Amino acid sequence: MEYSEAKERYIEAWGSLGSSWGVNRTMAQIHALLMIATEPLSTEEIMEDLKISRGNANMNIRALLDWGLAKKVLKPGERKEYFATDKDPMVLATQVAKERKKRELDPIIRLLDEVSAVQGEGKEMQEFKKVTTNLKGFAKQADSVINTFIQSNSNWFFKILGKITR
Amino acid sequence: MEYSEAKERYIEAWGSLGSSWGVNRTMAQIHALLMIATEPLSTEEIMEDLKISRGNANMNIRALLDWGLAKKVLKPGERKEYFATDKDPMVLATQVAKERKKRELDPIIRLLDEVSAVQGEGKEMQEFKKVTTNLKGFAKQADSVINTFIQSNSNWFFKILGKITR
DNA sequence: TTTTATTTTCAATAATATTTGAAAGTTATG
DNA sequence: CATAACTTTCAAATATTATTGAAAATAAAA
Repeated sequence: MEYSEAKERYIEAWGSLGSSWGVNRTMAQIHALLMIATEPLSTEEIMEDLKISRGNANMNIRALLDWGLAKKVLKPGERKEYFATDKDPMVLATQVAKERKKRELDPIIRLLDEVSAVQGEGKEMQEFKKVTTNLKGFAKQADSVINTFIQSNSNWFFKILGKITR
Repeated sequence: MEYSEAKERYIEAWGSLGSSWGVNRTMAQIHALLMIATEPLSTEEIMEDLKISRGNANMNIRALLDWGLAKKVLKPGERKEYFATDKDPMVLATQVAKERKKRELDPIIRLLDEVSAVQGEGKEMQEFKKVTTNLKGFAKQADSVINTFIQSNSNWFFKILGKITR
């Protein structure tokens, strides 16, 4: 396979993977590009490589910064901003876990807390209470697992998992 | 909080959670409804409760069956089909893990296998090879963890995690 | 076989999400 | 301060995805 083809396929795949991970397509593609870049990239370079507009590039770079998946790099004597990402997959995983927990798990736990406290009689309501309480318990278990994963050195965490799953 | 309000909020939240988990909104809402139902529901009941069209209901019920998140229940002497879901959150998690692995992780591992095999010299290509190879290794680790989770009794798996994260 | 209940399909429509590009905003430099 | 380099914003245009509803398909019952 040609390098150019491999690169294209990799970027495209990363993009569609992103969409099923709560990250928009272009955002994931920019991330993919930063992963394989040998040095920090400017907005221009990203625009050119992915053939996207300036506005689009800017928006999605901001989103990556916001997710903690890219960082600004200033080259001495240059005014332009450059961007880079951490290349360690474990750092990526930790960061995504952290953000998604904040955006998804935390809110759903809060909601389940509220709705499972609903008062009243009736078969339907009893069932509702039971199910939402179960879900809440499960969500909290997941939360504590994720917290450990985020806080601790994730490699350590994975090593233990590795032993279990061997 | 009123039961009706709690129910609405729960269904709405489950729906938007679904969209960030690779499951479409309506599909997740139908699942939410089945979770709290005291007995299997018919297409009509689902349509009415969620105020959606027959076509929409049908399509998304099929998708739930396809994901293994709902099953058909036939009532003796009745022609109509009813649907139910497993109410154990752990079963839900296992099933989602299984399907998402199949739809996302497996394909990306195959792709990384291909593209990381690209041949040639040059700094850029070396970096590309290095990064994609790392990602592949990470993806395979994740794969084996998920496999254990799917195959084993997930409660057992979670209990061990619980001990680690205590 | 014909009727009737039920499910499925799918083209048209509606709703959402993304992208563009040019104008406005910002900030370093002479 | 004025200019130039660069970044951000956002309304309009496009693209993508979800939904409707009526017609077609299926299959049990008469």
